[in-house]
Amino acid sequence: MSLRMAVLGLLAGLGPASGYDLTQRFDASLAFVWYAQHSQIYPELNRLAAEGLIEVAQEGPRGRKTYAITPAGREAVTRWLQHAEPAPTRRNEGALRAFLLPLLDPAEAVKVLQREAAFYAERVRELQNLRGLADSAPHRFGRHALELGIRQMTAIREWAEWAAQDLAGGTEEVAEKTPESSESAER
Amino acid sequence: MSLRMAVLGLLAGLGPASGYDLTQRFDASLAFVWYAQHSQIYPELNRLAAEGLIEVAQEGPRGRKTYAITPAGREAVTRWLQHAEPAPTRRNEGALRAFLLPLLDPAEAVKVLQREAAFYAERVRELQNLRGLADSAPHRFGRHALELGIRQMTAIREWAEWAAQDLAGGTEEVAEKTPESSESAER
DNA sequence: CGTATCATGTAAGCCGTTACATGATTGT
DNA sequence: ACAATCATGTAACGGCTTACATGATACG
Repeated sequence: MSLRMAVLGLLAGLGPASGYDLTQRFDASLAFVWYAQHSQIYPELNRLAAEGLIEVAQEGPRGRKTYAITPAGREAVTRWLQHAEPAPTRRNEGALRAFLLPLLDPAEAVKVLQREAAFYAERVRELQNLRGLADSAPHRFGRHALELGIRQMTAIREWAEWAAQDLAGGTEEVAEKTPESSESAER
Repeated sequence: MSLRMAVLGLLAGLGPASGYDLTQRFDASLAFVWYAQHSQIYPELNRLAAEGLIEVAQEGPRGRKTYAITPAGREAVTRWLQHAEPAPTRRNEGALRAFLLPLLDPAEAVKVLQREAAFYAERVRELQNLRGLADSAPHRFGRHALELGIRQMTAIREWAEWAAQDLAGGTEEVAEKTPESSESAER
């Protein structure tokens, strides 16, 4: 369902496009939101056209077919936006690792969490950069999504920092085997 | 990969269990983290046993087989925890809707966002409740994951509120800012 | 004796990934 | 002429969902 909506949405928001163009739009605008390859996009375009939600607006060189959204397609996407009920993801690899983290020695877990925090700090920086340049058309289109991404990744970063401190604090109170572990748990 | 790690992790952290038990553990402990049905779990158990990462520890009535993790299995899961690199989800239906939201009239979009905010506020309340009762063994095991869930859902709730105001505020006001870090998951 | 729960599986079908495959046009 | 890029597909395979299927035991 979501792939179709992503395709319809890109056609509705940014205008007619070929499968090739859409592949690039997915990559440029939707990369962190709904990832898709051309091998998924082309068949989906054919299905959407067969169902009348999009139509071939132009044919160009090299067999290029430019698709445009139809009124039916536009209605499908707006209805979906209004009526789809929010559902938190039920599969989250990061959260799974968080859940299983107590299986590691605290010192090891802290290291993992620090790497995680650093990773997400970097991601947040990247997205904030994008926000700076956000006056180009495709970015303006995704302004709210960008903001959501920043907030979600910031939340993960903060969690990782909290959890690392939580674990480090826990180890200090317990008798320690190695003198280095207090060092690695600092911060 | 993650399904196996979830199974191995549950066996490592909460002790030996049958497929039936594991189905319930997934449901009770891992519901918001890594969802799985028995139809996925049983075949995975057979594969894991074939590879020597788990073994049948006991056979009971009704064909019940209790599995225990092996040293090889324990190593596999701890190695995964240490070496898996963090990767933000590349498919997020909520973020996709956020991205496409400008396709709606602002008034409609605001309604959607308010429903979203209410939904996540409720979810956060549920999880905070769990945190209150969190001294039972399975919950203690997932304490960090619970905290992560609360923070992530709070971030979404706050985003939805921000976006709703942003849209309601309309075209004249341009200045808005994102809090660098919100005191979302306070205890 | 019947119902709920325990307990384990299989099958069809969809969605997504990776790799394979082909050819046209543009630019150097 | 050659490479890069434009452009569209198909196929094999794996993971997940839903539904089908079966039978044993406990308990009231």
